[in-house]
Amino acid sequence: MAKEQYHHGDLKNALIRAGTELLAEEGVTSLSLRQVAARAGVSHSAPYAHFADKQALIAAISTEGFRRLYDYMAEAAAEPDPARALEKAAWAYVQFALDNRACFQLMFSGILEDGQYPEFSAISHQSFRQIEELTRRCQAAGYLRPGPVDVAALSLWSQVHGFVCLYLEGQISHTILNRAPLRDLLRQTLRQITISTNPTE
Amino acid sequence: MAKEQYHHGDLKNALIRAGTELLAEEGVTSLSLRQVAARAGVSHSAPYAHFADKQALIAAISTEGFRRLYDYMAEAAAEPDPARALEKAAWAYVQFALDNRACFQLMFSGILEDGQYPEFSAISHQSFRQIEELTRRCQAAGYLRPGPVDVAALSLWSQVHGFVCLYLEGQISHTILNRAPLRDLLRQTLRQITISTNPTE
DNA sequence: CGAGAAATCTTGACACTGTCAAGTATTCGG
DNA sequence: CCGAATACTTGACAGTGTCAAGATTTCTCG
Repeated sequence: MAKEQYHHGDLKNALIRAGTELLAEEGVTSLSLRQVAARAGVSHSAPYAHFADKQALIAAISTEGFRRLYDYMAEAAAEPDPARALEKAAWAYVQFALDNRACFQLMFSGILEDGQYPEFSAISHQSFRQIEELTRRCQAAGYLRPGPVDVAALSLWSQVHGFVCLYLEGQISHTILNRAPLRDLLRQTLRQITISTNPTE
Repeated sequence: MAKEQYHHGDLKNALIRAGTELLAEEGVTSLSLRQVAARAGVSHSAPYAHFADKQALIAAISTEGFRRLYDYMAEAAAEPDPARALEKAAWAYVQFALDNRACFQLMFSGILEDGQYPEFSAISHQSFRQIEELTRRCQAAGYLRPGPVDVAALSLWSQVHGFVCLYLEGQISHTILNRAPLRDLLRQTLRQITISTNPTE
């Protein structure tokens, strides 16, 4: 049996998908359980067979979002050159946030409790290990300062995460944004933290 | 006339205050217009005499939050030594976020439209100029790399903002958090971006 | 195979929410 | 002092999350 085969078939995942769509279309404030249920073609309290409450659905949507974010970055980090991989991965992070604005906001909106959703914690830790691995490579190549890899990775992540948060918030002044495309701005921002080995381009 | 003197006296500010309190006590999801009104001692639609809708109240609360954040940082930036001032200001930013978790989340939750709330934009720009000024001082003292001050300031802000966002989100692993107090971790994170002039302590 | 158990889904209800329309009380301008 | 503007109340409406009770389908296992 691939999945269940009850009335609907695979309602749980259908709800996650419907929720993700609705999130992208309507924004984070308009995400209601009842609309999600309606879009999946079931009655308004059918979701309670699969999710304890609305938060549990949100956790599932966020978890799925983290998985997609992981894939974005994994593809970027496949680049052999560490310096380029770092820059690509950072840009992938930003791109994910732009392509999935509402979902990204939800993932980092601080709604989820600590260890309440194991799958969420798992993919979240996995993502951090991904950043650490990239950091290790960059340190080895002399592209990042030496030091504890977890702190360096956190520093890097903070930088990129803060950057995209501020951008989504509209907090980056137009003066700056009009001067260069966002990717260049990200590059310049990263350059504050990296060691210029070969200042190409 | 200091303020209005109608039935209530100064309902507008009372609502902002009540909202801020409720936010701190109940969290960002439980903030309802009706509860705010009740706490201020008026009926459930009295707020509509002063705010167009719930978002307008949220904008006012966020604006007030930004003002408090500005004060936090202004006090820290009064420190004469640029390096110390930077470190103090960064810590002040983190402290504000910890002391006003829900308010901080609200301020940066991406709910507010672009130029829809002029006062919010004003204090927001003022805050950025504050960071720029600090950045200028640090660049002059050789504590930050030279370059366009707005980009350097953005980089700095991104770093600290991302750091505290990830912390509030519970995204910083316990392995790291258990090793040292948060302030030290912030310092180490900042050290990735600064130039160690005198590696005291 | 088939009956009881479990899972899935529907219907209906409840309290709560944001918002608006209509009405009432208070204060202000001339 | 009176009309008008402002501040506030009451009542209503649609929409929300959640739960209880019932109906329907699938699973379990004797």
